[in-house]
Amino acid sequence: VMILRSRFLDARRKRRNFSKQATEVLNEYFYSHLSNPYPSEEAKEELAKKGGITVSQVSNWFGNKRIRYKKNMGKFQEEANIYAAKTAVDATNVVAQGNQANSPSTP
Amino acid sequence: EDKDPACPPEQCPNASSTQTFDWMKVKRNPPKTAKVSEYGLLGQPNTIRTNFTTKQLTELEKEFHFNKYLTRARRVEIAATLELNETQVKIWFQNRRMKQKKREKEGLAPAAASRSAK
DNA sequence: TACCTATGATTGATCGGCGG
DNA sequence: GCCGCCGATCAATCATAGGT
Repeated sequence: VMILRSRFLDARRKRRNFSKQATEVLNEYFYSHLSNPYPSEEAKEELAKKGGITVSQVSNWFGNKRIRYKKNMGKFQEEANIYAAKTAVDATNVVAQGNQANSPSTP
Repeated sequence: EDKDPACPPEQCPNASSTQTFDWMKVKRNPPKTAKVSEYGLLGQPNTIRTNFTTKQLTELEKEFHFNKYLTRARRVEIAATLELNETQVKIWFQNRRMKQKKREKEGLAPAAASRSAK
C-alpha cells in the first residue's frame, strides 16, 4: 500500500486548463498544418509566446493532440471544420502536386 | 477471428473533408521489455510498459545524483541489484538526463506571465 | 454528490540520426 | 558492424477540471 503514489510529489496534481486564446492559437496551427502537425522548435516558441504558455506545454499539447486526434478522428471533425475555415492554407508545403489553383480539400 | 475496431487499412470510409495523412497511421512497435517468460497464457506476457517500483526509482535517482552517466560495469551492477534489464537502466538514465535538462531550461526564466491581476 | 468526459503532465520505451 | 547518446515522439496512464 505504501508502494503507492509517489504521486504526492507529482507536479501534475495541480493542473489548469489553458486560456481560451492559447487553445485557439494551438488549434489554429494544428488544423492549418494537419498534413504535418509537427511544429519546429522556432514555431513552438512562437506559439508559446502567442499563447502565453511554455514551449514544453506546447510540445505536450501537440503530443496529446496528435495521439488523441488519430485515436478518434471522427470526434474532431467538427472542430476541424471550424478551424479549417478560420485559417488559410499553410505556406510550408511539402511535396505538393504543383497544381496552381485547384481545390486540395475537395477533389 | 480478428476484430477490427476501426476500418481496414484499405478503403476507409473517408469522412468527407478531412483526410488521413501519414502521421495518423504511425504505429510504434510495442515495447519488448523483459525477457521471454511463460507467454501464451496471458496473451501479452511482456510488451507492456514496466512500472518501476519506488525502491527502484529511489536507487536509480540516488545513482543519478552520483553520476549522470553510467559505465558498463555500473550498469550491470545496478540492473542486477534492482532486477531490471541493462537496457531499462540505460534508458532510464537517458530519460533522466533529458528530464534534468528540460527542467534546468525552464527553471531559468519562469517569470514571464505574472498574474498581476491576481 | 456521483459519474463521465476533456485535458495537461509524466514517463517507460521507440525511432532516426550521429559519433566513437 | 555495434553501441550509447540525443532529441523528438509515442502511447498509456495519472489526476484534476468541467459538465450532466
